[in-house]
Amino acid sequence: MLRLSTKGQYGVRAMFEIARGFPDSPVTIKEISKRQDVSVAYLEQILNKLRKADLIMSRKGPGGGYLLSKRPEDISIASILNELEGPFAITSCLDPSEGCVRADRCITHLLWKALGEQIESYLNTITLKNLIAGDFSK
Amino acid sequence: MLRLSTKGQYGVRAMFEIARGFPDSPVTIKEISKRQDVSVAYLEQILNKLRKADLIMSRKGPGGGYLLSKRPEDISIASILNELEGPFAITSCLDPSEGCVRADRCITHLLWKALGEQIESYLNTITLKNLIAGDFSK
DNA sequence: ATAATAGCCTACTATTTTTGTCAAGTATTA
DNA sequence: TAATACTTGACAAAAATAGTAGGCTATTAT
Repeated sequence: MLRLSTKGQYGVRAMFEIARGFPDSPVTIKEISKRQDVSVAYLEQILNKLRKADLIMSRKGPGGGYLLSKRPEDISIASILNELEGPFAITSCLDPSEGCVRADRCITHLLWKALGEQIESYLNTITLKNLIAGDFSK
Repeated sequence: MLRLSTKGQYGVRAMFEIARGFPDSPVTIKEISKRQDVSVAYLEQILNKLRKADLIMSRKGPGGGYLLSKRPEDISIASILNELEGPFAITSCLDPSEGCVRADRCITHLLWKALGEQIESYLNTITLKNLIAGDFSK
């Protein structure tokens, strides 16, 4: 159905919350949970992936929380979704980890490839900063 | 994961086969099944939807099969997928049949809307004729 | 030190969606 | 009238999604 998973959606919304604390006020999961209405346990999974991808850093203990690893203008929506949704492969045969046996014979192969690239390049141009500013006309 | 379902994929490939018979040589499900390696029973479901959407016509009995309802250059990939995958709503809250209660508060709402429109407009520019010609550079 | 805070990690499960199959039709033509 | 071909609706296995639960580790303030 060409749908984004909730993980991808929540992930972007969580990053928006973390960006509020940029550059040096850690934002707790609890706070994100409250503001974005997503359970703490589920957010843990999501933020863990984003941390491993080095999009955010964490600080433990009292006063701790999450911080952006880079400036909001250097974090694209594509980079967030790439961690949470996997590569922009519109069909499974385009997933690098799977491979396609009939690419040469398949009339649609290049079409889906082009579509995936279209989507990725669009989301690459949009950063957290753009998102905050509501600036994504093109 | 932002994946196209097999229905959408098979549907486009089936339309490609039916286009081979344009303008007046009906193509049977059996033939499509053989050439595209998809079961007859599954194709029945798919072609049924496309017929109801008036993208193809059917002729029963011996010598029958499916025919395009319009010229290949007048059938876009978007129109095919729209029937098989539903509207280009990247999130469920953007699905016209569901609706969104937090659109105003939601920072990401417009982003997903813009992305959906981006995808749809791209696939609207690509027709069956383009697909056959392998012509979808932009 | 130690208690409280806050993130870390793994396993598990219910639900939904996807991906089909199957069976019993109806319509058309040679 | 027999063979061909599409039509329709119900059903089911498998995969993906959307979470929950519970115990663990690290840090800070007192």
